[in-house]
Amino acid sequence: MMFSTKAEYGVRVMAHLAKANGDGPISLGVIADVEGLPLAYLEHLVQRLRRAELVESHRGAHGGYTLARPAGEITMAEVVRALEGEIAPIECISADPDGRLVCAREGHDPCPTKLLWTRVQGSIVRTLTEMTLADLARPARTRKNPEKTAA
Amino acid sequence: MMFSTKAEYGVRVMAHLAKANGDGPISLGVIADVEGLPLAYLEHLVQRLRRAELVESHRGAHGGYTLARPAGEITMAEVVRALEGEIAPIECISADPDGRLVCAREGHDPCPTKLLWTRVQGSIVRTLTEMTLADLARPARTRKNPEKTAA
DNA sequence: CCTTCTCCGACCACCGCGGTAGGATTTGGC
DNA sequence: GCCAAATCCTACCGCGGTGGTCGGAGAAGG
Repeated sequence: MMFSTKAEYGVRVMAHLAKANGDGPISLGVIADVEGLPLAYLEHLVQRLRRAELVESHRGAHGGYTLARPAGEITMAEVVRALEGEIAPIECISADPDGRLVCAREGHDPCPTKLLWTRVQGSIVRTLTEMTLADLARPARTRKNPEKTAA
Repeated sequence: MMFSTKAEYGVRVMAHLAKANGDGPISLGVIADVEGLPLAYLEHLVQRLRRAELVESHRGAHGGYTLARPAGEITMAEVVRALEGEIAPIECISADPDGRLVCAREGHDPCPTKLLWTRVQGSIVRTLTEMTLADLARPARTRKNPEKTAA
């Protein structure tokens, strides 16, 4: 397992919010109920999403959470990063501010395994960035509609 | 971090063996020494590689390990799988014997997040399968000796 | 027969994960 | 103004995996 339930649950919460976008704030209670997830635990996860400014909270009665931006403008890479931290396949591969990938074990000679892990990292980030919340929120609409599918 | 040091160290060991292919068996002791990794820990990892029939062991004095197959025929997906177990981004996504991806939480309605995780899994497995050990073993040896390696 | 090396199982400290608990605070509705 | 509903915050906890270590039992070479 590469991602913990933080990512799993958090993505579900985001998908839930995306589906109900425009219906006003949704409380974590109903999400926990519908999705069958522990409320107290979700509270922790959603804090990460809030600090990353992916959701907005509305306190008090009839409060809850809404997406901070349109679903189509929130990439899954942002969501996963907010929940799990920096996306890196292994410890020694990290990205500097410019996005260049560096290998902590490198130095004497070029790390032969760096190529592998940077490619893996790249492919994960790419697929995560190519998808937005809107892609998850499309209802189970029968795709017998032969219209364009974004490509 | 998505992969543990099992994958990191194990891949290094495999890369080391691939580079020295044909020089006879290499003991874990020298690998641990050269790579700066704990020998006793490597012993555990290499057992996984042996059980997966990726390396062959030669016991006794002057023994050690060799690749079980040519480096070009060992995909990194096999190596990582042997070390870390089945490659799945999250718990609820697993592959049945036919390679179809299934979501454990599915049932009532189609899991909206399944699409995400299956794509992530696919991209990881794809990049891991496209690379072989030979790709790690043949990096430019242009270290201090730029004129060597004529061919 | 002694050294070298693989093999195997037991053991261990630490830490993140998944989850719980309890309360403080803010807000809407009456 | 009060209560209920909700977020918010901090602390705690059991468990299992990670990342080792140790000690020894085999196997092969010189």
